[in-house]
Amino acid sequence: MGEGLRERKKRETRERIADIAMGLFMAKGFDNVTVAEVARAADVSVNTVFNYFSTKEDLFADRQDLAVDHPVRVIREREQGESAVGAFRRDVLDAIATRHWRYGFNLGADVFARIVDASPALVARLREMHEQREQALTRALADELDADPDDLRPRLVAAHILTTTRLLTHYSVSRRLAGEQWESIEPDLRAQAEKAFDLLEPGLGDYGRRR
Amino acid sequence: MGEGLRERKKRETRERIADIAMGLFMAKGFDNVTVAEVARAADVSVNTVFNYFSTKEDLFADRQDLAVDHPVRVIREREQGESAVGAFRRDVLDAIATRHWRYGFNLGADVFARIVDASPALVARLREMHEQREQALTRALADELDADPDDLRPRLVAAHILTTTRLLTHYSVSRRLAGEQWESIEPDLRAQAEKAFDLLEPGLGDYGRRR
DNA sequence: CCACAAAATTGGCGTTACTGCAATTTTGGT
DNA sequence: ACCAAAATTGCAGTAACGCCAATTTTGTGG
Repeated sequence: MGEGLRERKKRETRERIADIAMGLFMAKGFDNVTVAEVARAADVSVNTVFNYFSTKEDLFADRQDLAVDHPVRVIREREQGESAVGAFRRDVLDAIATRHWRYGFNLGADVFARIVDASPALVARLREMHEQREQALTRALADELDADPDDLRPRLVAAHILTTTRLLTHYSVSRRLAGEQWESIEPDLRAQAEKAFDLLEPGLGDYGRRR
Repeated sequence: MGEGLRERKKRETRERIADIAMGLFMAKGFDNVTVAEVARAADVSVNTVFNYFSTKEDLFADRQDLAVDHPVRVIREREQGESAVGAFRRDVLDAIATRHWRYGFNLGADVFARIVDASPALVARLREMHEQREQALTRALADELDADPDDLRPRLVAAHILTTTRLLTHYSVSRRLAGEQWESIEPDLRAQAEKAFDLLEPGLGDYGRRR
């Protein structure tokens, strides 16, 4: 019974609306598309759109939201003897090597970036997602090391690490937006990543080391 | 002729509107006050309110915005032989000692915090201000050390420092919201501040040291 | 295959932030 | 007292949402 017919159709409708919306956003920019327009294009009522997505921004985010949990996984699945900073250094370098999208190192990331940059509402959404990641990672760190709730270190470590990944993403995306090819960005990006984590290592290097 | 009569009346009107708005926000919460309500209370038209403040959030921010430039001043006015991290450590500890509002260590900061926390729009505004501070501080650091624009370090240093101050503010405010007295918070806050900057010191300790 | 209850979709109406513009009032200086 | 500029206002409109009742669609038990 894995997925009833009803659930499947709901999922399909949801995806259809999101896809059509994304198409319009890419063509005209987020702020130049009204929800009514999306509804018309998807052949549903405005109310139905809001049934599936509680805000217009959710129409854009949808998939992106998956990435919120990723930092938590990186911590949970870190290797023996690996510190928190070390785990992220490895994960980021791996993402660069494989051009994985989880930090925006994939092809086509600049397309999304352009849309987001042009819309204050989406920029705000991005910041919100960053904070959610921070809180999730903070909890994960505090759990693993059962720190008492008064300890600021988990928060600080989480925030510093995510700041680092955020700025590395920004670095790569902005060179992308300037028209550069990935091949010319990659070596610099790799070097910047190493340097960025080197800044944290001496202070936070032992935090969360798994024995 | 320092300030014409016209300018003065404009400033007075602006302040009157902001004051009345703040009063309503404190009494009913940001989201439960409409701009029309503010306009009525201030005995002006809605359009006039929007003449002075381009968004409803600006009605609340107004003064708060002053604090955006503060980190830049801390860097510019740092002492001989003092690093960027060192300057902020000193500034934060000083703010704690004098209960200055610049990091939210003043009396009554919890009143504002309560209003902000209850309103998603204001929380978003706060995040935006944080990013403005980050960009301003990044520029100040890059200027002073004439780093080439491809260097991520000014960005990283600025972000890490402001992350630290942001979390220290959050620490103090949340204990405040839990009903604690400043006297019982202060010693812990001081200790947390030292520990927080100690995390950064080994990695960033020499950055921006003034000779 | 058919009726029926649950779920999905819709229409309609209301609220609120915010914009643009044209009309009107206020104001500082001559 | 008059005039041009500036401030204020009214009016009409747009778009994102919320609420609710009416209606259509759909899976399922008889």
